[in-house]
Amino acid sequence: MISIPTIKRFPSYLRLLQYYKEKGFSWISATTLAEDLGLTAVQVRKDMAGTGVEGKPKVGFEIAPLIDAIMQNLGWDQPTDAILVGAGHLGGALARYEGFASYGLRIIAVFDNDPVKIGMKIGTITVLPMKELRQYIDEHSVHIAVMAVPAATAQELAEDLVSFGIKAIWNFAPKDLKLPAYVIVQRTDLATSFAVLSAKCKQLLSCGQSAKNELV
Amino acid sequence: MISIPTIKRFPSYLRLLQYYKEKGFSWISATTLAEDLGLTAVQVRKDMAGTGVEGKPKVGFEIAPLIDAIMQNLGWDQPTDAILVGAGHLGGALARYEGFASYGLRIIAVFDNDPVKIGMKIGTITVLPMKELRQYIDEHSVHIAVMAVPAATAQELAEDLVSFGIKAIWNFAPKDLKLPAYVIVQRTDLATSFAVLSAKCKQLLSCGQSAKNELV
DNA sequence: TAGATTGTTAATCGATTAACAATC
DNA sequence: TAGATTGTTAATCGATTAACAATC
Repeated sequence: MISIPTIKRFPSYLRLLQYYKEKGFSWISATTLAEDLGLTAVQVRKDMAGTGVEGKPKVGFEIAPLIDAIMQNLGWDQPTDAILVGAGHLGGALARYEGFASYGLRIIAVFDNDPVKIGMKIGTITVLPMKELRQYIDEHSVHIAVMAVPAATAQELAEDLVSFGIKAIWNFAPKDLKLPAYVIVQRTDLATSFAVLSAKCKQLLSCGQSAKNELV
Repeated sequence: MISIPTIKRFPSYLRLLQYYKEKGFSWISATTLAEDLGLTAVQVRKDMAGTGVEGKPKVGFEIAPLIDAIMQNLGWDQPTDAILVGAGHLGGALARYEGFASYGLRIIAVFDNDPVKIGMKIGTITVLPMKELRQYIDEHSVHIAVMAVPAATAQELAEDLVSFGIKAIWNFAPKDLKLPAYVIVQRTDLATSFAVLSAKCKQLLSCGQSAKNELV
């Protein structure tokens, strides 16, 4: 069982490994990875241990199997379908974001309740009305929903999604959802992220302390 | 000195306190806050202790002073100016995001190097060419930059920003920046966030384990 | 071989949680 | 007063780091 802090570092490893692979390298040491990411070599080795891939003393880790192992551990080796609710500015940006493909995430439909937006095309996807949510989720057996709606409507929407069969929610709304324990919720909360930045800025100002940035 | 985990919970407290305030309440107990956010009451009290606000046994905490104290601890009580670099879909969404106002964050300028975008209006802000970055930062004494650019250009841009006097970077590009320790860097990395969701989904599938969602 | 690097066990560090006295 | 709630000290838990043997 891999710890959450390790999971959070996986994408950074992945990007770096892909970069080195493209550069033509096929082996890399924990020391190098650590140096590039501002981590310690021990931590990198501990994280790598989680993937099941073994390194070779004096050489390091073979890049290709490491990439595969991390992808597999994250479940990114096979595509997962998700729906997106909310076709505002943020929702639109997420719907168009091509990077998701490399995480195995495919947004297969976008929903909104604004009549102006319904029927509009976002990239290749047509915006559907919210009243079709239940049927769509059912017919396409989607398990993951991305929420990019205003805070005020987030809780109610989340409850609806769960009742329609959604098992995991990626929530971009600035609202903490209260849902049954069996539902997986992951937040991407701009306020939380900015709070950390703000706090570090305040510290810097007050006590002249250096930043201590981490992959948080 | 308030810990980072506590800082990360502050925005959630803030939203909840504001909600209760609007509902007409002026006091609230740690028990209630904990219940609403899926935390323990002890943890809430510990976090509240960090703000300096004292509660009253049997009653709880007075909401208004608590809001003020948290805002102040985050430095959100006075407006901070920032520039945004990258006027793509995500950059556009961030530039238009009204929620920033409640964190004291004001995006005062947007930069891009795409000739098509330069001169365009995003909300009330006109997109400026990157070559004006240095002068703008200097003249407006901006210390914070928000980066919403492709991964490939992120490192170089970050180094430029630092050389132009930027002290803190909020990085939305899927790239880990390597910068001097005195620069504050905060990431909002979609890949990291989705990795946690993915890992939890995998766990659920494999061992039928319940979600264990936290305010991460 | 010598030395760089891995992998693991033990020590440290920090945050959460438990226990309980203090208080209105 | 009785009881709910606060605040603090100590215990627990988990992740990071240090130390060191194993290995190519």
